[in-house]
Order: sequence, then structure tokens, then C-alpha cells
Amino acid sequence: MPEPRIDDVAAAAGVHRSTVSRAFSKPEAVRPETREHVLKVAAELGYSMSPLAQALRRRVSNLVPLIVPDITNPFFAELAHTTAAAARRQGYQLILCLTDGDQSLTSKYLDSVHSMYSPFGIIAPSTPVDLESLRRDAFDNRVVVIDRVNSDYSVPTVTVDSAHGIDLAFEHLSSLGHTEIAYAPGIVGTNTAYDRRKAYQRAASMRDVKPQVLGSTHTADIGSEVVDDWLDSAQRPTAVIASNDAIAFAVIAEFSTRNIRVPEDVSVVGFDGLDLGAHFNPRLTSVKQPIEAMGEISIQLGEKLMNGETAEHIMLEPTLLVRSSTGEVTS
Amino acid sequence: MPEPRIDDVAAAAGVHRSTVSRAFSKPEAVRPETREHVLKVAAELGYSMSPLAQALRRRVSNLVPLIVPDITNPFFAELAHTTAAAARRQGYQLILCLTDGDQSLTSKYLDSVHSMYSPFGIIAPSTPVDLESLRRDAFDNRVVVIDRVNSDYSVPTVTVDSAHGIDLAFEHLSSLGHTEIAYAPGIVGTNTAYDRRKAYQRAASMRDVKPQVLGSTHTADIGSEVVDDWLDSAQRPTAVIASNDAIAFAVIAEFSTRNIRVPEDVSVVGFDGLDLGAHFNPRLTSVKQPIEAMGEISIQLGEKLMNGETAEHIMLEPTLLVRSSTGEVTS
DNA sequence: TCCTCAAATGCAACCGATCTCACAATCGAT
DNA sequence: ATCGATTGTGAGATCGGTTGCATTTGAGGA
Repeated sequence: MPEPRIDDVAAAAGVHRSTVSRAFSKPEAVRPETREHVLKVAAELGYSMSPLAQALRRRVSNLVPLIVPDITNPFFAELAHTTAAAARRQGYQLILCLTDGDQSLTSKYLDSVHSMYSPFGIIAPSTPVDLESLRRDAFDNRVVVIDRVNSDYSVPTVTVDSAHGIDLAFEHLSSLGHTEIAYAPGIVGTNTAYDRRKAYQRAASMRDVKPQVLGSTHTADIGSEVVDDWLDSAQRPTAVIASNDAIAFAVIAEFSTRNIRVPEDVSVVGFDGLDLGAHFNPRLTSVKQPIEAMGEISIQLGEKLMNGETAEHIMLEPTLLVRSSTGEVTS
Repeated sequence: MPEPRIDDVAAAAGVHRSTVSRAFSKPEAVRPETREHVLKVAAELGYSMSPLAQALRRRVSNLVPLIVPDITNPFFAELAHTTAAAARRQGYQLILCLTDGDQSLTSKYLDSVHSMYSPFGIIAPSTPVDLESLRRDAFDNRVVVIDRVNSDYSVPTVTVDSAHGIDLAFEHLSSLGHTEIAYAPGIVGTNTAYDRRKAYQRAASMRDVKPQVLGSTHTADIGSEVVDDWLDSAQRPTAVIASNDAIAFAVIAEFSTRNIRVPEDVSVVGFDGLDLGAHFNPRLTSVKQPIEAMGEISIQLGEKLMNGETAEHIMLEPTLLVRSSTGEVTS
């Protein structure tokens, strides 16, 4: 048997199409008894509305795109995870769009979902978003960006307070006696990468620590670059703050490969606070981003956007997750 | 300006709607000159077809669901990555559906995408799929399963040869002098978990190794269970094969926490061959699943399915990725 | 009992495309 | 020149709902 359509339900319930439609999508517009009857008949027939047809007529769908550069990066995986959950809770279906770092794909995806009448979209960029093109491309600006945005305050954003995060890391390391604290930057380009690095510089000078940035050329193997620089350093840092957990993993792996022990010889703290870090060796101390909140809030901002409210800029506070990759300085 | 519709293009080009439609979706049915003219006019207007309207009328969309239990598990992340790429290449838009281990969500998702006229769906289950319900639920059986299927050969599947994978691990460990080789199973339930464990038992007995399965109660912390069992073992295994990389990570982290060194005190080999393992400490030796091929082939099987071809069962061969978590036995 | 007005329902156009069928133009063959 | 077979285009129903407007229903008041 084919799927029942709205007319089948209408016939079976002895009412008109439009009444069935209202029974589902505008409950207050129909008499309670009628509504119940229609719903019962519909249930008996195993009827459910076609989201496609709805979207076509209403010009609004429940498909919300989340655009991320790389799902293979556990940070984005966790973000996708929490955002999908938040989306589902609100009745949206999250569409995960993977750009693989290809800028042009972003606007392509945006076009594509726009033509599916998405109510809004969420972008977690790897490189600065070209907002000019976003706006023009589509979507009437109904885009939420996870990360700061340079030039344009009309786009709502959710970010994490990098400066505070870095401060937490410094504080922790200082309390363990570290005074030579270096920084391992990630891929440049994003605002967060920039913010964190900046925050490192500031925090270092505030504490009379000589800023040392390790491995800035960014070839394929970040880990060995960082460790090379560390070894070459006149005054070897006793601690390294990585700009994110993935970098921290790579750095620790490389230290270990060269028989430099973490945290005995050098402490490492990450930035992300991924669950995965709890099963790393050693278990990774890290600045924890409130990823769950980020997902939740992105959806909320999106909904405000579609209600025509003005752009908000939410900044979330990170916390410190102390595990085993940091220890007292021994010298 | 509102988005142009097909009638706008038709008017501007001086032809009928249907001709425009054909110019796009059935090129051979329209005179070349007409076609070119229509396409040019459409381009000038910045016109593109509404996928929603298309899907509604054709009763086929380009939305392909990939249902996975947990994107936070890097295996599924890599799978999603490659499958999304393969899907895009064929003009599909992958919809990632996260079940979080909630069985009932699977059929919900299936219903949902079915009503969006998905041509087929892909399921990478964490627990055995209830095919009865899948079939009945929706989709006319147009589902590809990544993992074996027990009861039903009418569903196409793509699997990896677990037995061979385990053999590779054994071979490698044997060549390093290991004779006490234990196994750390993952979450039970999936066929792959079952297959791998079975394969371990068989491979062990074939090589006169006493099978030792570590940590089978499966509380929250698998790592410490495994290590507890390892410590309690009368004859401590010199090597552990983990049923997947995530388990291997957890086990190594726990070994290390208790000051047991990998690979000096015990070798560990994983199963998945994730890129992430290359940045683990120590870099993880692992049986590598051909994840890229799995994604690609799932899409292909799906396409065959929608063309009415009969179900195929593809089995892929794993390879061994030798890194640094295994070493010669020292006793 | 009749009238009024609001609430509930029916009617029919519409969202943006596809597709079957009918019709016109073109062509080769007789 | 006539005719049947192709080929290309137009007409209009259709996919499965939504929605503004018209109409019916029913409660309350005179």
C-alpha cells in the first residue's frame, strides 16, 4: 500500500484537506473534538506529513546545515554531536556539510541548503569567513558563526573566551612552578587561533615570561616542528601550551618518540578539553571549551535570527581540566 | 528580488515551462540550440532549480542518510568523512544521523528521510540491526548496511574481513616473539565485535596460544578493567590485541597510568587504523580498515539498489599498519 | 422564534517543478 | 504531391501540502 496522503486522511475522517492540515499544524484553529478525531484517523492510517511538501508551500524547512571544515578533527566531531542533539530537540534535522578546507564549498553548501528553505545555517569555519560573499550568496544573512567575525557585527556569533582560557593554563602552570612556558600555535587563519596566540603573548608578558612560539612554518608534521624548535631553544621551556588538543596530541607523540617524557621533562596543556584527551597517554590537561553549550546556543541564535531579532554575540567561558600531562617543574 | 522560478526563465526565453525543465533534466529531449538558449537565459537570471520541488514531483531526492551511533568515535568520523565525499561526487547530499546508541532513533530517522524521498540509506550500526523493523518501517529495503547482517541476505552489506585482520595482528606479534597474546573486546553487540573475537579465539588456538580475553564486564571504564585482568593474569600476556583503536587508546592510557610501559612491558595493537593513531603515544600499531573504500562502496551499493539490482555482499581486506606500540618481546 | 457575530470548516489557488499526452513541424519515401 | 514516421514543443494534471477568503454552524441576545 502506498503511503497515505492528506486527502486519504481527510476522506477517512469525513473532513476537508484543509481541516486535516490545520489539525496538525495549527491546532488552535480547529475544534478540539474534530482535531482529536482527525489525529486518531491519521494514526490509524499510519499517516505522517510530507516535510517536502510542507517546506515547498511554507517556504521554510526544518533542515539546518552545520558547515565544518573537517569532521575528522575530534573538536568538530564533538561540536557536531552536541549541535545535532540540540537541533533535534527543536525539531530540526541537522545537515552536516564537510568542506575539507575548500572555501568555495562553503558558499556552495549555503546555496544548496538555502534552496531547501533552511531557516538558518551554522558555520564553524576553519578560515575567516568571507561574509561579503555569504551575505550576497544567499540566506539573507541568516547565518550563525561559531568563532569571531572580523568585519561584521550583524552576524551572530558564539565564541569562547580565549584570553581567559590561556590565563587558566598559565595560572595552572605557574602554580606548578613553571616559568618557561612556550606556545605551539595551530593552523593560522582562524580568529580563534589568532586570539589564542595573542592571548598567550599578553599573558606571557604580564607574567614576565619570555614568549616563545614553537614551530610556525606549518609543514605537514607539526609535531616534529614544535619539538625541533623546543630542542633548539636556548632556554628550553618546561611547559608548552598547545593551541588545541589535536596539536597537543601530535606534540606529545613527537616528544615521546624522541624519548622526552611528558610531564616529567616537559608539561603540555591542550585547548579544547576533548573527551578523547581522557584516554590519551598521558591523560591530557586541557582548557575545556563548553562545546555542549556552543551547540545549544548556536541553535538558539539561529532561531532568534529567523524571528527577525538582531544579532547577538555570545562569549562563553572555558574551564580548566587538570589531568596528567602537566606536573611540577623538576630541574 | 525573489529567486527566479522556472516560469520566469520560460517567459524570458520565450518557451514553455516544460521546455526549460527538459533543458535541465533531459538534455537529449530538446533541440541543442533551444537548450543552449534556455541555459543562457537561466544563467543570466541566476536561476537554479528547487531541489524540493523536484523531489516532490519526481518522488526521488538527493538526500542520502548515513546513520551512525556516535560521531565522536573517530572511526565513524572517518567513515562519515569518506562517505560524504563519495556521496558528493555522485551528486548526493549526505545527511548525518546520530543515534547515540538509541535503537529507536534508527527507524525514526529512516522514516524521516524516507518521507524526503531519499533514494537509499546507509546504516553503520553499533548494535545488530533489527531488519524486520527496517524493512517494514520504510524504504522498501533500500538500505545498505556497513557490518554484516545476520538473518537476511537481501540487504547489501560491506564488511571488512575481521579474521584476516586478526591474523595479520597475530602474525606480526608472533614475528616479534610474542606467545602470550590476549584480547580486549569492545562493546559487545555488533557483528564485527563478535567476528573479531571469534577470529581471535580461532587464531589463538591455531597457534597454540591460550586465549585470554581481558575485561569483559564492560562498565564505564574499559581501560582499567582490561588492565586489572592483565595484572591478575597468571601468565601475563606480553601483547594485547584490542578490538578497535578507541579501546587500544584507553588500554594504553591505563597501562601508562599504572607505570606499565608500552611497548616495552606489553605490546598493544589496535583495529581500525585511524589517522589519529599516528599521533598517539606511542604511535599505534593497528589493523587498518579500508575506510575510504567502505564509504565509496556503500554509495555504489546504494545506487545499485535503487536501480533494482540485487543485494551484494562486499568483503574488504584489511592491512597492517606497523607503528610503535608493538615491539619485540623482552622477558 | 429570529437575528447577529464569532468560531469552525470548506473551497480553490498556490508552492516549483515533472511528465504524459496531444499537436505541429520536418523529413524521407512513394 | 501525399502520407506515415519522427522529433520538438506546448498544455495541463500532478506531487502533497498551506492559506486567504467564503461559507456554514452554533451560541447568545432580543
